[in-house]
Amino acid sequence: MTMNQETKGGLTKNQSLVFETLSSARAPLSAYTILDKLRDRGFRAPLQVYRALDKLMEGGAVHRLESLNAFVACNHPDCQMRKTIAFTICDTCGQVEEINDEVLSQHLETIAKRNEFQPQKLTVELRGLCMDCR
Amino acid sequence: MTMNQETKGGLTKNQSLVFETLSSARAPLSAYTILDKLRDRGFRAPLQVYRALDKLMEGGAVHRLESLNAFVACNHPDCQMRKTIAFTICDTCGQVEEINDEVLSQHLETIAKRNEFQPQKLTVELRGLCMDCR
DNA sequence: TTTGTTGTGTAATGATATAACATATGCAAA
DNA sequence: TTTGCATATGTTATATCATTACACAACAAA
Repeated sequence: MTMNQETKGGLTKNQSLVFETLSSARAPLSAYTILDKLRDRGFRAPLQVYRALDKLMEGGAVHRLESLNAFVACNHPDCQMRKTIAFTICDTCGQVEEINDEVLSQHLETIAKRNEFQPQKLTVELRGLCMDCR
Repeated sequence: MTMNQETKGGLTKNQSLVFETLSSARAPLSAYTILDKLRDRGFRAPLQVYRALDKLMEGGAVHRLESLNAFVACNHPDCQMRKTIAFTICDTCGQVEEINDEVLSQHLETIAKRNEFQPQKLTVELRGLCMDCR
């Protein structure tokens, strides 16, 4: 077993750093905010962040929030839970909750069929106020 | 009845130009694409476009597609139809369809309640292939 | 050891959006 | 009428988000 560029989590050094940064944040972070937080650790360019984010999103460890142009760590412990289809996003405190709702999922599928549309990616984001902030 | 800065549609000159540009496009346009198309008509800066878009979106005449960072004209004739809550977006041809689905709407409301979340804005976008392109 | 794949480093550029400030226009209150 | 307000506009500069292009390094498979 060689020590290669991957850590035990299956992540490379840069990927781990980006993931840890997102995991310890209490709100979504932009790629440039992540970059700034990782300058001490040797990050110098946006691309280092975007590349790590791409891989993390591929594996489902990180989600992109389209309406914020920002990123969050998946909040499911082992990230085997890939069913997140929706997010609630508090505009005051930034808190993000992942929604896994089979009925919603089915209904979106139904809507697609009805429109003869073949969906490849879903974006469902509810922006507003969380329990604590309203 | 004085001739003021508003046209009969209740839109100002810039707003009308931006709306007409979007209406005659067969796919969503970015703000900068709109700007380029309107240079002949005197537009010189992004802000002219963004300001018009803001007003048009306020009135429901234009929708923003978060997953594209682009804009479409509302496809409901008189724009009294404000119930659009979802979009299908073809990644090949750019065609956008607006979805008005009461069941979906209700269900999103239910999900919000269940999470004690007070939604202020919804983003539901299905990216994929339209009937003609698949 | 050669070759292919993946990850990384760096600089430059492209694409999207807003801040700040100045001027103009229509309208209403005094 | 004139003053004042709200809204629209014009312009420059800047902030923010994301990718292209190219070079090199680490590892794995042949």
